[in-house]
Amino acid sequence: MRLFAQHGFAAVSMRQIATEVGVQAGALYNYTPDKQSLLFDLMREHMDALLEAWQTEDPGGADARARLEAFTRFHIRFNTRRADAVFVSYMELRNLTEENFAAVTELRRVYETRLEEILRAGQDAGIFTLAEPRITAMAVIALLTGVNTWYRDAGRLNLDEVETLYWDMVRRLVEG
Amino acid sequence: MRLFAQHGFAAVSMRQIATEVGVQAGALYNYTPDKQSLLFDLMREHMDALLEAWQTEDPGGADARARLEAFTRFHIRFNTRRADAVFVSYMELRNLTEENFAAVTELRRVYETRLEEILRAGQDAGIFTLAEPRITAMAVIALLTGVNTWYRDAGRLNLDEVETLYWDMVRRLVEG
DNA sequence: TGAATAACTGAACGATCGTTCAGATAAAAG
DNA sequence: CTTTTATCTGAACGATCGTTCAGTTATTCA
Repeated sequence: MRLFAQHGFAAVSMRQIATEVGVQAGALYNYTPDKQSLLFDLMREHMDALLEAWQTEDPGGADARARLEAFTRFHIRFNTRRADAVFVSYMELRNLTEENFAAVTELRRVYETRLEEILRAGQDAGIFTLAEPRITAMAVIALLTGVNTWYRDAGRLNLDEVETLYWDMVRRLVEG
Repeated sequence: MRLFAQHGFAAVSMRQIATEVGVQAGALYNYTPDKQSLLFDLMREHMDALLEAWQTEDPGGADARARLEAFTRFHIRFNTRRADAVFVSYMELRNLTEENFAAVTELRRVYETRLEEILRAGQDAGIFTLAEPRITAMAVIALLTGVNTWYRDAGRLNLDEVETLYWDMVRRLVEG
């Protein structure tokens, strides 16, 4: 995943990957039928981990506002810790076969829907005001994922401070 | 640019590019010293066009709120019309040499600063409330660029409607 | 310990890569 | 029309690509 993130899928050879894990290139084929499947498996595992982690953290019973804050903090924390996987899972979609692409895209859609449902719940409860919940969900995810472009562990702000800043932005965005 | 966006820089051969423009691969070297420079030129031209287009559209004298709305609408319109260039200019940064990377990154920084200055002006005028103008600027750009992941010309909403939806989100985000 | 299985090596396959360049062809200049 | 310049072709270069596989080495199991 790190090599794919650093150089791009097509630019990384099976020999480079093999060197990285201390074997010859041929040995990799005991673990993957081909390079494409290797990419797909990495991406699917990342998306599965994302959905499962959120399932665990989602305070389902709570009010929409608390759930949205939980989502905001979760998304930032999860994605900054897995920057390589996030980058690859977005950028290398084009290198997947049609059906593999569809599978990963579907998982992404499910994740967006998790957020959308929180937004709709908040709207029904009268605490959020949203013209287009689906679009707002995608906008919020884009906003939050953007942290990855600048956040560094050694930076001025720690992760908790960043989460708080972004939660403030998300809150304004949905409360109007 | 289209080929790089569709398949990735490393996955596109000089022969493919040559075929696309109706010559043999060797002829390309009358126009670029190598493949890397070709990528860099495409990216720099895109960033130059972005900065120049905003310079033209920025209603500099107006109040911060009007300028921010103009920025929001401009960014969405410009970037959706150049989706390939936007994608490549973000994703293929890793395939640039160190100095070419620095050059493109600097142009991106300048663009972010254009927005940051609007935000600071609004804060000084007492119409925006922002804890971290720089981070807000990057967050807004990420939010707006996210339109590219889902917007299609043939979709339910036309570009003007999308702009209006996003301007509403941006406005809430900065006005608190 | 010995047999069975799993894992890995090292070489090889045809294909394709970016790039170069001598020679052919087209366009511009005088 | 002739010369000069710009542009392009087509072949070639060494390098590297993903993948296969017979043979070797390591591990597991009885």
